[in-house]
Amino acid sequence: MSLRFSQWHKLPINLSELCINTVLRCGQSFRWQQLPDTGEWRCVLYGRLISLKQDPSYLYYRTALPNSQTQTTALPTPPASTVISRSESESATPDRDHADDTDSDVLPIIKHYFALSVNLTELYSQWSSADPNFKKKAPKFTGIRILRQDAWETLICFICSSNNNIARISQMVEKLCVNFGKKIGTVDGRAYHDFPTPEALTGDNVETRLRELGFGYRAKFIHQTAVTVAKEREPGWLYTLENPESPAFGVDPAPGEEMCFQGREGYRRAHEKLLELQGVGPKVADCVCLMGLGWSEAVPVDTHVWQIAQRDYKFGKDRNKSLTKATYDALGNYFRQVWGKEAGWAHSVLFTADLRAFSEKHTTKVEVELKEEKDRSGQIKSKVSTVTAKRVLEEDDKDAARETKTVKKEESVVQTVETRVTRRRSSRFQK
DNA sequence: AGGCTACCTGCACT
DNA sequence: AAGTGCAGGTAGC
Repeated sequence: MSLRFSQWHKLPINLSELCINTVLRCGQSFRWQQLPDTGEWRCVLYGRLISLKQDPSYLYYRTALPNSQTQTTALPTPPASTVISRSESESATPDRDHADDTDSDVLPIIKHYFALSVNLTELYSQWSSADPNFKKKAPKFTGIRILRQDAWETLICFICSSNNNIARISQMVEKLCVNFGKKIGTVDGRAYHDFPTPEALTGDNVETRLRELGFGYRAKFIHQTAVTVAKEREPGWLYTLENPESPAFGVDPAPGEEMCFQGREGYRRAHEKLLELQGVGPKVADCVCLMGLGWSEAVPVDTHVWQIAQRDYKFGKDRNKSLTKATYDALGNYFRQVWGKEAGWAHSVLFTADLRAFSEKHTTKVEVELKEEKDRSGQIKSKVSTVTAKRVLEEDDKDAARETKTVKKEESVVQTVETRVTRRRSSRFQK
């Protein structure tokens, strides 16, 4: 089905409250694609193709609708299994007899997905007053919030993430959608698919197909987890693990429990239950708790966070020099004591600040030196420029020697005197 | 309990 | 230009 976009709508929001250019590529979701020229982001959420862009004052959004007036779209269906947690009479799906309705009902999806009811600026100031390191690092990384994603999608995406890099995770998730997800429609000849249901990944040949698609040993985990969720658990089981205060899209929030430094009871139960799934260890379970189940206190500890803990929080200096299960738990408890109920949100800010693609210390300052060679008549015979790249070190290391390296010679044209390029860009960020 | 190793693949870097 | 190490871990000893 051919789709066309509605006109842009806008929502007033400050970049300190939300920065989509950071949030959509810091490794929370692996599905958003940025268009090369316009900087526009696109993704299918709950069966709806959504397009976003942002300036300092507004978040702009639009959705794709059927091209033909006579065609009617299917209702946006929340994950089938969430329906069980509410009665049919209180379905949150709005009436969609008119095109205007199909257009406007995207706003609730966006507000839910970005958890816009949470005041991020307030949280940043709380974390800053409680933690000097956060106060130091955070100002360069504002507007980073935790996305409220679908639990099933989050689970599978983070099973893919193990021992893997963001670029390849994104490739794999795209393959999942294209090969096993429902096709939503095409825009400008490009097809868009939704994320596959658990049932779609339970087939006997799924593991083989996934291996052929390059999933490696994760193929087995994905298939096995799909079988477990779809056939060996009650319908909607995954969604019973959600934080009632932050439920799936379309479900009304309910009061929750009190927080303690080990995390709320519901969080600990969810974490424990997720560990029963194949390919889910403590880190993946925490990612699902945080981003897919609404447990804001979950702190996923990966290699980055472990390094941050050692470097900035004096962890691992004494006994626990390796990341054992005991150390893992101790770290989560420690960060929850420092940052409080939204520890996972705070962790995400520091994690992003440490990601190669965002980190200052891995960017390179390019300096261009131009030499002209002229012949006897004064005509320019050739231009030779030397481009030197200086790795910009962190502010702490300003006095340290700068690493200088010649990267390119004999440029015919000099375009900029100072350009910032990212070292070792992953393919995802190119173009 | 802590400490190994194997596991798939692609790509940046040497 | 071929070779190596690593990327937001997990399972199984």
